[in-house]
Amino acid sequence: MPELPEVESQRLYLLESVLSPVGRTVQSVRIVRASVVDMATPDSLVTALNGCRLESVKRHGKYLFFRFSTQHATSACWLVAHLRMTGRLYLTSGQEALHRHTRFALLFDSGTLLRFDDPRAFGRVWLIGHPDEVISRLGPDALTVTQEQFLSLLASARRQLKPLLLDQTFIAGVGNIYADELLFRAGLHPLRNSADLSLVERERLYGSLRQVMEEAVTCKGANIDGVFEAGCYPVAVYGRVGQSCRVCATPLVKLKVGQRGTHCCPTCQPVPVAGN
DNA sequence: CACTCTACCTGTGCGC
DNA sequence: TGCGCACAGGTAGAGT
Repeated sequence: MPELPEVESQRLYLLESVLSPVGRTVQSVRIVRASVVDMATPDSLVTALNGCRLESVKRHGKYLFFRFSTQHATSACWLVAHLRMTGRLYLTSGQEALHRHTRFALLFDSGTLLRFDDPRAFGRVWLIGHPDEVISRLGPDALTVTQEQFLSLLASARRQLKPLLLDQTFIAGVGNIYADELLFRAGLHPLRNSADLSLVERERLYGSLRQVMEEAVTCKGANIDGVFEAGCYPVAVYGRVGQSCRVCATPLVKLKVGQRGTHCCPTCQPVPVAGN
């Protein structure tokens, strides 16, 4: 499931591929499944993008923002994409057929086809006037948040750490895999309450967040069996229930926190006790 | 405000 | 072999 590192990896792929559509003009728009276009009138997306030039691709948290210039060149419109759990972007030659799970595609004048594939069809695309319309509802990006920002946000929260990290209005980009990974790195139990952390623990949480995000981006994402095979980030706890902790060899456990599968080491991440 | 639950989807992997 | 079913997870929205 794409989280910040995987989404960033997709963004760099779009920019750096020899088939990169940046600077190219949209020749045609294919909406294969109307429900992936999160707009009242999906066809209006076709009308809006046809003939527009792709200027850049930005990211905030797990959201991708494609800046398109209009024919008039006086204004721009932005295509937002969220990959949710199983969405993925591919660049191919326009000659190639669509994939079974292609939900949406843009054909550029260079012959490049940008495909939005998504087996589960949870992913969405839609048009906005400016990225701030989306970003204003999100917390700071997990890759670039400063310690000052993070500690300030943490000071006004009073919640279990796992759901807090997954809350995109708190911090943008952390999903279920990296939440478990960074809590393990920080040596903090997912059920600990943010309000009960010492200053040292708060700083350790921030350091772990930044470390895990940067390492995972460098690795182009995680390497989870059959889930996201593209990257090489070696997970320490996610999906390793029953296997031994790489630090202390204790068997890792899996629990449910806020309806979400949560993996941790019972030794490295002590269970919170009353008054702690 | 913190939390819980549900809906949205479909591929996977299990038990029988 | 094949069926049924629980499960996985990001987000929005409703309910406690």
